[in-house]
Amino acid sequence: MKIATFNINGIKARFEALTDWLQNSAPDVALLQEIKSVDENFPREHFEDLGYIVETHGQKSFNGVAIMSKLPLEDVTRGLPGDDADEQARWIEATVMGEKPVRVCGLYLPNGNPVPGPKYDYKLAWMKRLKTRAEALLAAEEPALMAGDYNIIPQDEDAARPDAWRTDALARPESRAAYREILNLGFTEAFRARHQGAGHYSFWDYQRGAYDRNDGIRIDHHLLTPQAADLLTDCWIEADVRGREKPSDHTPVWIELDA
DNA sequence: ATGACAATCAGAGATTGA
Repeated sequence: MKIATFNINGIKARFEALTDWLQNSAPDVALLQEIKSVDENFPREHFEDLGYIVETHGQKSFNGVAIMSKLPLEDVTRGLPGDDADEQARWIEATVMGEKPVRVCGLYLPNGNPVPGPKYDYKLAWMKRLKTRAEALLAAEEPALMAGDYNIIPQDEDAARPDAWRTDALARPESRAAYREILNLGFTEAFRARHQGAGHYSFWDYQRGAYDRNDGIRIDHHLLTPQAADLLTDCWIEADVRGREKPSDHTPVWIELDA
Protein backbone atom coordinates (compact mmCIF):
# COMPACT_ATOMS: atom_id res chain seq x y z
CA MET A 1 0.00 0.00 0.00
CA LYS A 2 1.49 3.30 -1.14
CA ILE A 3 0.33 6.40 0.72
CA ALA A 4 1.29 9.98 -0.15
CA THR A 5 0.69 13.25 1.65
CA PHE A 6 0.48 16.34 -0.54
CA ASN A 7 -0.40 19.95 0.30
CA ILE A 8 -1.89 20.99 -3.05
CA ASN A 9 -2.45 24.70 -2.24
CA GLY A 10 -5.92 24.94 -3.78
CA ILE A 11 -7.90 22.32 -5.73
CA LYS A 12 -9.04 24.88 -8.28
CA ALA A 13 -5.50 26.03 -9.04
CA ARG A 14 -4.07 22.49 -8.91
CA PHE A 15 -6.76 20.63 -10.87
CA GLU A 16 -4.53 19.74 -13.83
CA ALA A 17 -1.34 19.15 -11.85
CA LEU A 18 -3.13 16.92 -9.34
CA THR A 19 -4.80 14.96 -12.13
CA ASP A 20 -1.47 14.36 -13.89
CA TRP A 21 0.18 13.35 -10.62
CA LEU A 22 -2.56 10.87 -9.68
CA GLN A 23 -2.44 9.30 -13.13
CA ASN A 24 1.35 9.06 -13.32
CA SER A 25 2.35 8.36 -9.71
CA ALA A 26 -0.80 6.41 -8.86
CA PRO A 27 -0.91 6.47 -5.05
CA ASP A 28 -3.25 3.95 -3.43
CA VAL A 29 -4.08 6.64 -0.90
CA ALA A 30 -3.51 10.40 -1.18
CA LEU A 31 -3.90 12.62 1.87
CA LEU A 32 -4.42 16.15 0.61
CA GLN A 33 -4.20 19.47 2.43
CA GLU A 34 -5.24 23.04 1.61
CA ILE A 35 -7.99 22.09 -0.83
CA LYS A 36 -9.35 25.62 -0.20
CA SER A 37 -12.83 24.54 -1.20
CA VAL A 38 -16.15 23.76 0.38
CA ASP A 39 -17.24 20.13 -0.03
CA GLU A 40 -20.03 21.03 -2.48
CA ASN A 41 -17.61 22.67 -4.92
CA PHE A 42 -14.93 19.97 -4.84
CA PRO A 43 -14.69 18.25 -8.27
CA ARG A 44 -15.35 14.87 -6.70
CA GLU A 45 -16.73 13.14 -9.80
CA HIS A 46 -13.64 13.97 -11.86
CA PHE A 47 -11.40 12.15 -9.39
CA GLU A 48 -13.88 9.31 -8.96
CA ASP A 49 -13.59 8.83 -12.73
CA LEU A 50 -9.84 8.32 -12.17
CA GLY A 51 -10.64 5.42 -9.86
CA TYR A 52 -10.57 7.11 -6.47
CA ILE A 53 -12.95 7.24 -3.57
CA VAL A 54 -13.06 10.90 -2.51
CA GLU A 55 -13.74 12.12 1.03
CA THR A 56 -13.39 15.82 1.79
CA HIS A 57 -13.53 18.06 4.83
CA GLY A 58 -13.51 21.55 3.39
CA GLN A 59 -14.30 25.16 4.17
CA LYS A 60 -14.49 28.38 2.19
CA SER A 61 -11.22 29.90 0.91
CA PHE A 62 -8.76 28.37 3.36
CA ASN A 63 -7.53 25.09 4.82
CA GLY A 64 -9.49 21.95 3.96
CA VAL A 65 -8.30 18.33 3.83
CA ALA A 66 -9.23 15.30 1.74
CA ILE A 67 -8.58 11.60 1.32
CA MET A 68 -8.47 9.95 -2.09
CA SER A 69 -8.22 6.17 -2.10
CA LYS A 70 -8.28 3.36 -4.64
CA LEU A 71 -9.04 0.99 -1.75
CA PRO A 72 -12.32 0.96 0.19
CA LEU A 73 -12.64 3.34 3.12
CA GLU A 74 -14.52 2.72 6.34
CA ASP A 75 -15.43 4.83 9.38
CA VAL A 76 -14.64 8.25 7.89
CA THR A 77 -14.60 11.03 10.50
CA ARG A 78 -13.99 14.75 10.15
CA GLY A 79 -12.49 17.29 12.52
CA LEU A 80 -9.91 16.97 15.30
CA PRO A 81 -11.66 16.22 18.61
CA GLY A 82 -11.25 18.44 21.63
CA ASP A 83 -12.76 21.81 20.70
CA ASP A 84 -16.32 22.01 19.39
CA ALA A 85 -15.86 25.74 18.72
CA ASP A 86 -13.00 25.13 16.25
CA GLU A 87 -14.38 25.66 12.74
CA GLN A 88 -11.13 25.24 10.81
CA ALA A 89 -11.08 22.17 8.55
CA ARG A 90 -7.73 20.55 9.28
CA TRP A 91 -8.35 16.88 10.09
CA ILE A 92 -9.91 13.83 8.44
CA GLU A 93 -9.65 10.12 9.26
CA ALA A 94 -10.57 6.86 7.61
CA THR A 95 -9.69 3.18 7.74
CA VAL A 96 -8.16 1.96 4.48
CA MET A 97 -9.23 -1.60 3.76
CA GLY A 98 -6.12 -3.10 2.16
CA GLU A 99 -4.79 -6.60 2.84
CA LYS A 100 -4.47 -5.27 6.38
CA PRO A 101 -6.65 -2.36 7.54
CA VAL A 102 -4.78 0.87 8.26
CA ARG A 103 -6.26 3.85 10.10
CA VAL A 104 -5.07 7.00 8.30
CA CYS A 105 -5.38 10.54 9.65
CA GLY A 106 -4.78 13.45 7.26
CA LEU A 107 -3.86 16.70 8.94
CA TYR A 108 -3.09 20.32 8.18
CA LEU A 109 -1.45 21.70 11.30
CA PRO A 110 -1.80 25.48 11.81
CA ASN A 111 1.06 27.66 10.56
CA GLY A 112 1.09 29.75 13.73
CA ASN A 113 2.75 32.96 12.53
CA PRO A 114 3.23 35.61 13.73
CA VAL A 115 4.93 34.74 17.02
CA PRO A 116 3.77 35.68 19.57
CA GLY A 117 0.04 36.10 18.98
CA PRO A 118 -3.34 34.38 18.83
CA LYS A 119 -2.36 32.33 15.77
CA TYR A 120 0.61 30.88 17.61
CA ASP A 121 -1.56 30.17 20.66
CA TYR A 122 -3.98 28.35 18.35
CA LYS A 123 -1.16 26.27 16.88
CA LEU A 124 0.06 25.11 20.28
CA ALA A 125 -3.49 24.44 21.50
CA TRP A 126 -4.18 22.43 18.33
CA MET A 127 -1.05 20.38 18.98
CA LYS A 128 -2.28 19.55 22.48
CA ARG A 129 -5.47 18.18 20.93
CA LEU A 130 -3.36 16.31 18.39
CA LYS A 131 -1.41 14.71 21.24
CA THR A 132 -4.64 13.51 22.84
CA ARG A 133 -5.81 11.91 19.58
CA ALA A 134 -2.31 10.43 19.10
CA GLU A 135 -2.46 8.78 22.54
CA ALA A 136 -5.77 7.15 21.64
CA LEU A 137 -4.33 5.83 18.37
CA LEU A 138 -1.44 4.26 20.25
CA ALA A 139 -3.77 2.75 22.83
CA ALA A 140 -5.63 0.92 20.05
CA GLU A 141 -2.40 -0.98 19.23
CA GLU A 142 -3.27 -1.18 15.54
CA PRO A 143 -1.59 -0.01 12.32
CA ALA A 144 -2.34 3.73 12.14
CA LEU A 145 -0.65 6.87 10.93
CA MET A 146 -1.00 10.63 11.09
CA ALA A 147 0.32 12.31 7.94
CA GLY A 148 0.15 15.74 6.44
CA ASP A 149 1.50 19.26 6.52
CA TYR A 150 2.74 19.56 10.11
CA ASN A 151 4.13 23.08 9.62
CA ILE A 152 7.02 21.93 11.82
CA ILE A 153 10.72 21.93 10.90
CA PRO A 154 11.77 19.17 13.31
CA GLN A 155 15.51 19.92 13.41
CA ASP A 156 18.00 22.38 11.91
CA GLU A 157 19.03 19.79 9.32
CA ASP A 158 15.48 20.01 7.94
CA ALA A 159 16.03 23.56 6.64
CA ALA A 160 18.53 24.82 4.07
CA ARG A 161 18.96 28.01 6.10
CA PRO A 162 18.02 27.13 9.69
CA ASP A 163 19.00 30.56 11.02
CA ALA A 164 16.36 32.19 8.81
CA TRP A 165 13.66 30.14 10.64
CA ARG A 166 14.97 30.51 14.18
CA THR A 167 12.12 32.73 15.43
CA ASP A 168 9.45 31.40 13.07
CA ALA A 169 6.44 29.43 14.32
CA LEU A 170 7.62 26.45 12.21
CA ALA A 171 10.87 26.11 14.13
CA ARG A 172 10.38 27.86 17.50
CA PRO A 173 11.56 25.73 20.44
CA GLU A 174 7.98 25.50 21.77
CA SER A 175 6.79 24.21 18.39
CA ARG A 176 9.57 21.64 18.17
CA ALA A 177 8.98 20.56 21.76
CA ALA A 178 5.27 20.01 21.15
CA TYR A 179 6.10 17.92 18.07
CA ARG A 180 8.70 15.88 19.99
CA GLU A 181 6.19 15.28 22.78
CA ILE A 182 3.94 13.56 20.27
CA LEU A 183 6.79 11.65 18.61
CA ASN A 184 8.08 10.47 21.97
CA LEU A 185 4.77 8.85 22.81
CA GLY A 186 6.06 6.10 20.55
CA PHE A 187 5.59 7.15 16.92
CA THR A 188 8.03 6.51 14.11
CA GLU A 189 8.63 9.40 11.73
CA ALA A 190 8.88 7.52 8.48
CA PHE A 191 11.37 9.66 6.57
CA ARG A 192 13.98 9.75 9.33
CA ALA A 193 13.50 6.03 9.89
CA ARG A 194 14.76 5.52 6.34
CA HIS A 195 17.04 8.48 5.52
CA GLN A 196 19.65 10.56 7.34
CA GLY A 197 21.33 13.86 6.61
CA ALA A 198 20.49 17.33 5.35
CA GLY A 199 19.16 18.55 2.02
CA HIS A 200 15.79 16.72 2.01
CA TYR A 201 12.85 19.11 1.78
CA SER A 202 9.11 19.01 1.07
CA PHE A 203 8.41 22.74 0.68
CA TRP A 204 10.11 25.47 -1.32
CA ASP A 205 8.87 29.07 -1.35
CA TYR A 206 7.59 30.38 -4.67
CA GLN A 207 9.89 33.38 -4.27
CA ARG A 208 13.54 33.93 -5.22
CA GLY A 209 13.83 30.66 -7.17
CA ALA A 210 13.90 28.71 -3.92
CA TYR A 211 13.33 25.32 -5.59
CA ASP A 212 16.12 25.77 -8.14
CA ARG A 213 18.51 26.63 -5.31
CA ASN A 214 17.10 23.82 -3.10
CA ASP A 215 16.39 26.45 -0.45
CA GLY A 216 13.65 24.42 1.22
CA ILE A 217 12.27 23.04 4.46
CA ARG A 218 10.96 19.60 5.45
CA ILE A 219 7.55 20.08 7.08
CA ASP A 220 5.37 17.27 5.64
CA HIS A 221 5.62 14.13 7.75
CA HIS A 222 4.24 10.63 8.33
CA LEU A 223 4.00 9.54 11.98
CA LEU A 224 3.40 5.80 12.39
CA THR A 225 2.21 3.76 15.33
CA PRO A 226 4.52 0.81 16.20
CA GLN A 227 2.11 -1.55 14.44
CA ALA A 228 2.30 0.59 11.28
CA ALA A 229 6.06 1.09 11.59
CA ASP A 230 6.45 -2.71 11.51
CA LEU A 231 4.85 -2.62 8.04
CA LEU A 232 7.01 0.24 6.68
CA THR A 233 9.07 -0.79 3.67
CA ASP A 234 9.98 2.59 2.16
CA CYS A 235 9.66 6.37 2.41
CA TRP A 236 10.61 8.99 -0.15
CA ILE A 237 10.05 12.58 -1.23
CA GLU A 238 8.86 13.05 -4.82
CA ALA A 239 10.76 16.31 -5.24
CA ASP A 240 10.48 16.67 -9.01
CA VAL A 241 6.72 17.33 -8.75
CA ARG A 242 7.68 20.76 -7.36
CA GLY A 243 9.49 21.53 -10.64
CA ARG A 244 6.55 20.89 -12.96
CA GLU A 245 4.04 23.28 -14.57
CA LYS A 246 2.04 25.43 -12.16
CA PRO A 247 3.17 23.51 -9.08
CA SER A 248 2.08 23.66 -5.46
CA ASP A 249 4.77 25.03 -3.16
CA HIS A 250 4.79 21.60 -1.44
CA THR A 251 5.74 18.27 -3.01
CA PRO A 252 4.38 14.77 -2.20
CA VAL A 253 5.95 12.65 0.55
CA TRP A 254 5.37 8.90 0.25
CA ILE A 255 5.42 5.80 2.36
CA GLU A 256 5.01 2.17 1.34
CA LEU A 257 3.46 -0.26 3.81
CA ASP A 258 3.28 -4.04 3.61
CA ALA A 259 -0.48 -3.84 4.03
C1' DA B 1 13.50 47.44 6.28
C1' DT B 2 10.87 45.86 2.55
C1' DG B 3 9.41 42.95 -1.05
C1' DA B 4 9.83 39.27 -3.73
C1' DC B 5 5.20 34.79 -5.08
C1' DA B 6 0.82 32.53 -5.20
C1' DA B 7 -4.15 31.67 -4.08
C1' DT B 8 -8.76 33.26 -2.65
C1' DC B 9 -12.69 36.26 -2.97
C1' DA B 10 -14.17 39.58 -5.56
C1' DG B 11 -14.06 42.24 -9.14
C1' DA B 12 -9.30 46.14 -5.99
C1' DG B 13 -6.60 45.00 -2.84
C1' DA B 14 -6.53 42.81 1.70
C1' DT B 15 -5.59 38.37 3.80
C1' DT B 16 -3.20 34.15 4.29
C1' DG B 17 0.44 31.28 3.76
C1' DA B 18 5.60 29.52 5.26
